[in-house]
Amino acid sequence: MTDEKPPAAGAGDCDAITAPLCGGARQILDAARRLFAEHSYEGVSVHDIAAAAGVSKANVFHHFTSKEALYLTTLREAALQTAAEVESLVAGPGDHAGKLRALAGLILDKMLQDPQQTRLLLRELLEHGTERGRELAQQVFERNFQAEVSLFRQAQHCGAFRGDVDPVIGWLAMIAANMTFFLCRDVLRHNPDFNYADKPEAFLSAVCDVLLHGLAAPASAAPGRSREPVS
Amino acid sequence: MTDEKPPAAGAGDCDAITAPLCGGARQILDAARRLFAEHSYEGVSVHDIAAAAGVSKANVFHHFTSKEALYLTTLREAALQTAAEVESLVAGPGDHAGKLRALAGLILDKMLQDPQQTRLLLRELLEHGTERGRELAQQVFERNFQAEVSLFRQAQHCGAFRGDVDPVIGWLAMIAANMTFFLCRDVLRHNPDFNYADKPEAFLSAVCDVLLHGLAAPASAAPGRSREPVS
DNA sequence: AGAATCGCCGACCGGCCGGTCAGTAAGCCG
DNA sequence: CGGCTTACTGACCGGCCGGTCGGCGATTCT
Repeated sequence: MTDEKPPAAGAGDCDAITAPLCGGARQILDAARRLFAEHSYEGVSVHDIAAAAGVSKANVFHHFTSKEALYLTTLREAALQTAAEVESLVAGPGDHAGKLRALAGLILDKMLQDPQQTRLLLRELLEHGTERGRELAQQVFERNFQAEVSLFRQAQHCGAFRGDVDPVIGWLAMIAANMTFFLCRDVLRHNPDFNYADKPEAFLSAVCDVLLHGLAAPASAAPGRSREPVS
Repeated sequence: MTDEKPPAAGAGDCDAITAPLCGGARQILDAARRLFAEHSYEGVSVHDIAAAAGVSKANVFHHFTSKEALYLTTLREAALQTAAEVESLVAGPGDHAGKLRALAGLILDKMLQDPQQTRLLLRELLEHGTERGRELAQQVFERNFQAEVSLFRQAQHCGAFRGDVDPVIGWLAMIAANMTFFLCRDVLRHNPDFNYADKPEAFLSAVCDVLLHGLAAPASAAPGRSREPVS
């Protein structure tokens, strides 16, 4: 079912992303994206969006058929991404341990580069109260999954990764650490033991080390007092 | 600032959890908890809660000073948990690898055992749009953190875990996998490659194996075609 | 020059929101 | 028995919600 306005002759219809948007519609979308990302669909009113965009509420409805149509447009824009960079990385040269580090870095960079986009899509995935936007976010998630997990499969196939571990588990552990860093960063910032809130690279380096080599001490390590971790 | 009703002589005041709640208040709280967990604070009206509890809206306000007070009461109840089980596990006997598996299992069991409680608290941590309830959830998070990370520190101290890895990283990788399983389970259920949606034990077993031993193939493994993973 | 179109908006709509008021019935106490 | 307290509710409140209507000025087209 479509909520989009049937396009009038010459009039911009902004629900579907087709023609370049006129200035007003762009402002509205940018404001909507910012507010929906921060406060969720229910936490934002059209009045809020209009005020943030510097236009009237009626103008919002001039460009978009409904609040929900506006929201779905912000999600469609957020979902306009490809897995091309991941695919290039996977297909490129390099050892698999290095590729894993690069992949984890790429994913977290993208998340931190556009937190609004990340938040919009993650919220749709994690909040299962409604179906709204869920399909869009799920398409992105699945597209990324295929590209990302192929690295784990390739590494296993080449013998670089263990053959007795499901590549999907490796993928999930990697993506879980990234998501948790992104989502919990502000909470963890208050934790004096968590020194990585402003050091995503250090965080990923440490996580990838654990994912590759595990926590268990090598069997050859002498029992007894361990060395203190490097800080 | 407190929104709670000053307690009238003999009258139940349900905002603060003190005296046992009368039947009506209990029904309201149970309905509130279910609806807030599923739809968030903004996505639920007092009308919805009253209807689900089988009482009038005015009765909700008879027992609770405001919608927000009701919400905070559901969060306080959700936050009434201790880290005693984790502390017992950490202090008990057993090798650390086994303890890690047991800890991860305990955490995921508790999440799956009361998904509403989990969702209420996680939402407060992950959605940073408001401060409401954030402090309550953060207290729970930090209390659990201290208990959980102590296992990683203990394992490292005993030489069972590597000395060159920050125990907080190990902890985060473990908790991240648990959170992601809990939050993304329904999304991942649609993924034919993810065989664990209904097998949390198998999932955790595989994740703990990776956390302990890593993904990298042992150096002694013959290069070339890897064995297929056991399905 | 006049008509048509476009981008925009103030005023307004009905409905829902959180919350209050004034009241009822039942139970308890002196 | 009368007064008080408690648990509860229908009706109602002002404000905000999503959304519409009728109109304006500028621009474009014939």
